[in-house]
Amino acid sequence: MTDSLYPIAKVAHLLSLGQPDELVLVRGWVRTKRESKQDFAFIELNDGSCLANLQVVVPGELPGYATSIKELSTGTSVSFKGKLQASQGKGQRIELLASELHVLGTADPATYPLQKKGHSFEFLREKAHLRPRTNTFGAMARVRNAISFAIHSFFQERGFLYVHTPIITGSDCEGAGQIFQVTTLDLARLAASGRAVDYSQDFFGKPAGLTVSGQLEAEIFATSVGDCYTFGPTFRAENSNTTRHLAEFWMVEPEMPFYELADNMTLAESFVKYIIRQVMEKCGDDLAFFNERIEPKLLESLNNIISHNFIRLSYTEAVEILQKSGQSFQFPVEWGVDLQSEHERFLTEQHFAQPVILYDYPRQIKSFYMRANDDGKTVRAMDVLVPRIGEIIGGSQREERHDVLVARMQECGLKPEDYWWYLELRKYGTVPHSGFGLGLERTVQLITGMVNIRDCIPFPRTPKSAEF
RNA sequence: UCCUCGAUAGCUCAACGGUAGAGCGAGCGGCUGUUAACCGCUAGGUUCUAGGUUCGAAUCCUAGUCGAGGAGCCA
Repeated sequence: MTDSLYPIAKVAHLLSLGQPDELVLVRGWVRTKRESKQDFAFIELNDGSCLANLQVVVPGELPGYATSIKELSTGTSVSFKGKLQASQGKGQRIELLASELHVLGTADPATYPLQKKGHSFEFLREKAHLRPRTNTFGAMARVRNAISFAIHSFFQERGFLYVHTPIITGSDCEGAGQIFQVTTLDLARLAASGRAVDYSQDFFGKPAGLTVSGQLEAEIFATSVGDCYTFGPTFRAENSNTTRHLAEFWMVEPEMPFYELADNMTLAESFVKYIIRQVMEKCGDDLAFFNERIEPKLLESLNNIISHNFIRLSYTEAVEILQKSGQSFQFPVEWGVDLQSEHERFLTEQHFAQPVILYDYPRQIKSFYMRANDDGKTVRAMDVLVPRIGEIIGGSQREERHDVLVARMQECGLKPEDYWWYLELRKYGTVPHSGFGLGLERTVQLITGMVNIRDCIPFPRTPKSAEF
């Protein structure tokens, strides 16, 4: 059906730049059809290149009109040749007057699951193979793409190296949550035999699992080739059933030598703002859609984020604010306990109504690798909290002093010999360094206003759910 | 994992322990440069599963499965 007279065009291109009398070939899927029995029909054609549809006018005199128009129900794939013309109707600048149509694949309206009208997100999660054909999930896919691109360009513009850290990692070395085990052992036979598992017989000769973080490996490169970042899938086998946790998610983890905590916070703030600005620039229509249909204050809150400095607040100051707030919290606040969701929400949504960076947390509630402060009580950790989502970034300055790190590991019940290579980074040419992790899906949540993180990734993996 | 709520037509939901309905979607017809089009008619049900109570269960009880919201874990 290709034809040099009719150049192939994307709907996004035609809607923004198409001119009357241009001949084009467009291909996509029918969203809706409005029929005028004798005369002609309007087809709303979507090809995913943008949120909007191209209105195609199919005249009644087209050969085979009666049969082919009947097939053009919602979900049908079709290609049209025709001529652009200024639209007589309201709602679109330009439309296509079809001169030829080919139905590529029909979609039986009696069984096609997607209707013209909206569906609940719960229903659409069961149709993950078709939901990208809806406005919301098409928009989500484009925004997610723009965020991913912005992540790379932010770091590439600053000379960071993109480092690929392993997906499969050896043993229980990371301590950041439950790991998914990776094995080639025949579990059914093992269970039947009643024998103990002998990991020396396993593929790697020892227990292995899916990564929960690329941080430790990123530190290897930060302390050799300089500023770097990882960006890839991450796995947590926690039995988490919330709107902001996934068993498989994507995480960005920059790691920078010579950065102290304040530098880390500055980078994190620039990073979040950069991503939002990029998406606003590239996906304006999609964000307008989310603002209209999903979260009415979305654009207002995104503008608020990019136009103010993030509040920087020590954990100790935060505790004081919460204690003096007069709020009745379900969980009382006292120095030394981790802050609850309700506390974080109070700070970001009510007290400041802005993103907040909390830092210098009590050492007993944070990880072994975070650098100890001189007060003996706190470590140089920082969390970036945003309204509605909560923690979007968690990071720290890393402990670079060999003896302090060893002592801290022992205090946390970890065996230093398991981390021999991590410790050698401190033994040979150690430097102060810092880094953080940003959850991609939570960023999608923040920027789209989508309530549930399961709707911010194409194929969500959660407990009891991995159909697609 | 804990707490709470839910599961009925393709979808979203009603139905006091007593004949399972509506709106939307779909099919058919009408009307119309329409645009979440509109108007009329028609079809469509193992009420999540397994037990139990009862003359009688969508409805009450028990267990389970799945889903949602909140909490924890965190990105």
